[in-house]
Amino acid sequence: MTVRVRIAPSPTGLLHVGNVRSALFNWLFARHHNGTFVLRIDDTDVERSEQQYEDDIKSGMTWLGLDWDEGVDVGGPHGSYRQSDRFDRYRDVVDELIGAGHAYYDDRSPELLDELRNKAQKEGKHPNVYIRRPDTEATSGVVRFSVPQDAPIEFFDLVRDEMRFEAGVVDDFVILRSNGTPTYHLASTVDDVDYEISHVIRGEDLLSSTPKHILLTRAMGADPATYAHLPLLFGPDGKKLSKRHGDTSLKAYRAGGYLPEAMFNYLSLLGWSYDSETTIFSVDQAVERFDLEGVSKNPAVFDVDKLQWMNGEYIRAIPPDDFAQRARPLIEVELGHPPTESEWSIFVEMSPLLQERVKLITEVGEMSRFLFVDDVDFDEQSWSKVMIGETPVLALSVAIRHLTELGDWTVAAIEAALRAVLEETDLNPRKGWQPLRVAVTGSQVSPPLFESMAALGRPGTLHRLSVALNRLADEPEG
RNA sequence: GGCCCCGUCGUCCAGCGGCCUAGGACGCUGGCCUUUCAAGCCGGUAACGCGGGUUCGAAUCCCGUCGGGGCUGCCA
Repeated sequence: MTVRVRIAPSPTGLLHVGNVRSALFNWLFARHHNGTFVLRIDDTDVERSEQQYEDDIKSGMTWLGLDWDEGVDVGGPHGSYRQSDRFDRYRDVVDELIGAGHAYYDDRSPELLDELRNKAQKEGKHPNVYIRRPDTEATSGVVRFSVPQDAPIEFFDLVRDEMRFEAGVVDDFVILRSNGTPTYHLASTVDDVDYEISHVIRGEDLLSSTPKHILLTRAMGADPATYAHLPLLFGPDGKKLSKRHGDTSLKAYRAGGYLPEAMFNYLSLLGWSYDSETTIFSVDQAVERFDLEGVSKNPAVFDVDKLQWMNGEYIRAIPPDDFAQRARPLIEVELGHPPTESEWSIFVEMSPLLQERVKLITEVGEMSRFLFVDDVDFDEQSWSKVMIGETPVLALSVAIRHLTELGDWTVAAIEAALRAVLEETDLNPRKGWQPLRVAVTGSQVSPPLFESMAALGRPGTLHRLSVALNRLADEPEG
């Protein structure tokens, strides 16, 4: 079996995770069967198509690792993979269809068509039963495909098995707009035929359009592809995933600190499973096992919590050096300039501790902020919760003394000194150390204290401890 | 309204007639570990929409019903 599949997003908006999931399944199917994965740009809607969105599509696909064998930029044996370059070809097909009696011009007014639809609806019939070839021949307007009314349309869907649409339920749909541009149905079908697409794998929202595509294909004298309709992605409210559910563009997740590996893994689990036990698996493993037989029929809710958990898993699995490198841009943003050698070595020292704690790579910036400022901004909630009573002053001053006298400034030495503070003050770790944590990192939630102090260095640490002590002294009440 | 699809824990997925007193994961939750937070480890919570069949036996097959969704455009 020669597998040729495609994804044909339209550049009318940012690449949507729903489309990405379809792209992913197509890609997995192609790779599993050693087939060809095609990226086509469906820009038949000239009004709304924009170059920036095409760029977003390509960079998103590349980021996720969905490389295409044929298509825009990489080319291929079928000429242009941008539909706006192929309007002449679509025109030719339209002319042939008209010539063969499969299509006709229709210049009826929108009002009249509305009337016909309403009439059908009132009679409880298919909404478009009356939208058929009129008796009087037109020579301008839109071109409609003339749907044969005598036979049901049947096809086998790889996900949904036998599909059957009764005769008469498909309207004479528009294939060429009055401005001469092709509609989606036409362009997509012509391309699938011309590019010899073997399997059309797409969202279930196109399931009821499939009869149109099959009819068109046959009218062109070609054999229809094998179809597979994927379950839709829902938002938490059980409706088709859309902007009102928050971020739906791949770009937003990319910018939000998600790793492509995690996104890939998570998306592949929406409607498919590796086996009954495994949740985390590699791209290669997915390719090896993927098959459309195993695709679920039910819609899937896009669960950001699970994605985030998975992202954390992937972050922790990165080799420590790689993690630091991947976090480097965030540090640069945090600093406002490329890190100096000493700033970088401070970060690299702390990096493994941060790696364990973040779920999103973007959290690294905020979490390491305290390492790079002269004076920390105290998180007021932490301050007011921890710096109460007499003990913080005691803990801070005793700690300052012990740390000042300390010989080596190492994690182990710092720990010993701080344990001595507890001994001397008779405070428990919570009482004795949390004030130090707030003083040094600005927050009661932070990376481990000894390591933070070690990375910060003695002068920085002592400075912060005294700043906090001074602030306590200035406060009328503890 | 019409056509089409779908219906297992809150969510994603396993289950394709007996292995199911329904399994894994996220979430939620109890505990352990512990310098906070994470991470990790151990435990718990929670589902076959409903009603009929078929069968010795149904989450698995059939019918109905209810529920959800998609489409119904000169958008894709």
